[in-house]
Amino acid sequence: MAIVPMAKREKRITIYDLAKSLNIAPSSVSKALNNSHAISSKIKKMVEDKAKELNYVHNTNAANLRRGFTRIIGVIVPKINESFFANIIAGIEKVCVQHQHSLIICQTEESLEKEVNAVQTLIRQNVDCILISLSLETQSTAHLEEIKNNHIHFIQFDRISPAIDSYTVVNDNEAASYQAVAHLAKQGYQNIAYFGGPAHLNLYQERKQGYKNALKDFGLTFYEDFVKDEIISTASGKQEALHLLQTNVKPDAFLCTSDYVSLGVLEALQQLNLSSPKDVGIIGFANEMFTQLVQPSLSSVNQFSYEMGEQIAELYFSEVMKQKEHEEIKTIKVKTEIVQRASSSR
Amino acid sequence: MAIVPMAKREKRITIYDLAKSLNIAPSSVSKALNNSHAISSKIKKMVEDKAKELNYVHNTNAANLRRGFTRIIGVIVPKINESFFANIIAGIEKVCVQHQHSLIICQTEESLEKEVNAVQTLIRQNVDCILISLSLETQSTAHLEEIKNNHIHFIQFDRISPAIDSYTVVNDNEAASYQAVAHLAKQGYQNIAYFGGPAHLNLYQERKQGYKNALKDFGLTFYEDFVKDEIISTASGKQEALHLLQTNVKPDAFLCTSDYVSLGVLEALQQLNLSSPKDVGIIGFANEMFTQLVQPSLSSVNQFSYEMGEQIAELYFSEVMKQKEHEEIKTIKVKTEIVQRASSSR
DNA sequence: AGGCTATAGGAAATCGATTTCTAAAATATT
DNA sequence: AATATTTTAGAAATCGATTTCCTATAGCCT
Repeated sequence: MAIVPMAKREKRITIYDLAKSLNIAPSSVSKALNNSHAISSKIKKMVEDKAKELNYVHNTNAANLRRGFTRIIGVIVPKINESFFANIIAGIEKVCVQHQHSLIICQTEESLEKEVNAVQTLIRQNVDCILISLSLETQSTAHLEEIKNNHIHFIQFDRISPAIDSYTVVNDNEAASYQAVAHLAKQGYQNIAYFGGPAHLNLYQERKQGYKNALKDFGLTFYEDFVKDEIISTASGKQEALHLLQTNVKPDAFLCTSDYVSLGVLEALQQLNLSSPKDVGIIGFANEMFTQLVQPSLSSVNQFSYEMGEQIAELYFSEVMKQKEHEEIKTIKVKTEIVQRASSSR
Repeated sequence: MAIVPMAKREKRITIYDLAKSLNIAPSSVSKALNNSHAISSKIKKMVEDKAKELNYVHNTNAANLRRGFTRIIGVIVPKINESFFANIIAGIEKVCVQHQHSLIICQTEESLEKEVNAVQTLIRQNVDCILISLSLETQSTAHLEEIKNNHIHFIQFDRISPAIDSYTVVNDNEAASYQAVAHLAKQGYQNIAYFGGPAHLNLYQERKQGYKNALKDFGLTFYEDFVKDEIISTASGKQEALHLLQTNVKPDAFLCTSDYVSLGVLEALQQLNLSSPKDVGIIGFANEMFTQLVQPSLSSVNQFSYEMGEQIAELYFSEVMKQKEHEEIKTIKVKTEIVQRASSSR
């Protein structure tokens, strides 16, 4: 799409205008507005009054150029309107406002190409830091290296690539998954299936590992056929559940790495006239709003997404921004919590 | 909170570096990179190759300062993580990317103070346009006037103030509300209550008006007591429904201006051992995901939020940006649709 | 009083692009 | 072949702040 040129806006009052009308130097105006100790309070007052009078507005662009940083943070997520990410963004925003920073948001719609473009845009915008959760497609990391090459801080969260060294904020996915299976086991389920996402993502590897570990620890059989790696939608969850529930050795419980998948499993049960929790246990991930509203209500792993957003931003302000030399690069694990509801309680 | 100073980033390659290493003028480099017709394709190629070789990155900040506009659009919403707004933002983002624009997002958390600050920040950031949906608290519009004073375009959407002249994008709330009541009436409900939001917001005035008009047109009685203006949460919906359903003249249906309120009404019914749709009809607004998942499923007015986002952005690019002189200021009405589900079907 | 330090304010360079104006070179015209 | 025209490239100003360096004055000390 062509970029339409824009007309220049009408001129605003600048520090030069203030300087002239007060008969002082522009540099003094700048210092006064920045509350520099090298300016008397008399002049500060003069400048502030005049600034108000003439409706002066600070031009962040000019300041950014001169200073070399922007107090803008770029966020890249797969989908802005998935509640998990929307909550994270909301949490990030809250903390950023406290620190007088602004937020540029990009969504990749799970496309690597859009992710690469988003990174490019943010680098060009001179953001101070990029917070990113990778798209499902992303397997290469050249664009992430670019962030480093341009000396921009960055933090990966949730869907991260271990191939690149960076601060990260994630749930303890392995533990969460382990606990979910443990919970199912304690409720007496024996044949537990795992419906996960693409195995090239760390996130899903860990959840699968937690699942496997728990099976072993609780003496449950591991069926290769019960493990599926590309189930990330309601539709695919339903389809795969329908399939598995009509084989000889059937699962009696499902660990789904998304509540939407849980929903699909539930639909499958209804279609097969099975009931949850009696015949089949279900537990999902994310603790979406709807999990407590469906019949039966769906158990889920609460990932504390809003808090995760806050922690991501706080990590930036408390550590990353300060560029501590030789500081070791941190991984923050955000707590999770099994929310036990009807679908896994028998 | 104190603003911590930041270290300046390491220097990047600039057009001056490219110019020097090619033995041409910086201005020529700029023109080459901007594909100006005043530069030969030979030099363009040279410059592009060298730019790639040296990993040149365009500094948007410098360009913005010089050009006087930024290709950045500011969005202000009450809550980023309410699905209605999250969808709108996602729609806006999609269209903005097509037009090579970036998005700065601010949330007000329904606070006027935060809204005013957000506007200030965006003006200082030199955004080309501000897209805003007002907080519940907002009754004054001085900050919106500021946007105009600084010659920044702006578009109000959903929650707008008619007190200030601007482009607007809204649902046809009156019609939507009218149709919802009409639908309830056709299903045989006679005593329809209205649960709306603060009456100082246009949005809710219109929905109330549509409700009243429909009552009249369908020959239904208007009960002053059935009209409530401060019901915007599940809790308040439940509470008020409990109250009304235990009076002498009870409503047999509820028009709620939010699905969350519908949910509260549903809870009230369960508590009172009433059932929907048999005893009481319910219809809400926004067509939230969960409305199709609860039992009984909840009827709702689909507001096409994602499409609304797209239309807002498209309005900007097709009309507002071009600053057509004496163009009349437009209001776009986004279609709505009654989604009939169990809660209103008897 | 003389000299020294601290302080306040100003001059000028700077950030990195864009853009206007000018001039040289290439091409076209008669 | 001489002149007119068009192209192409460069010089320099500009956007609006910040920041460094410098100077003049006020305040301090013995």
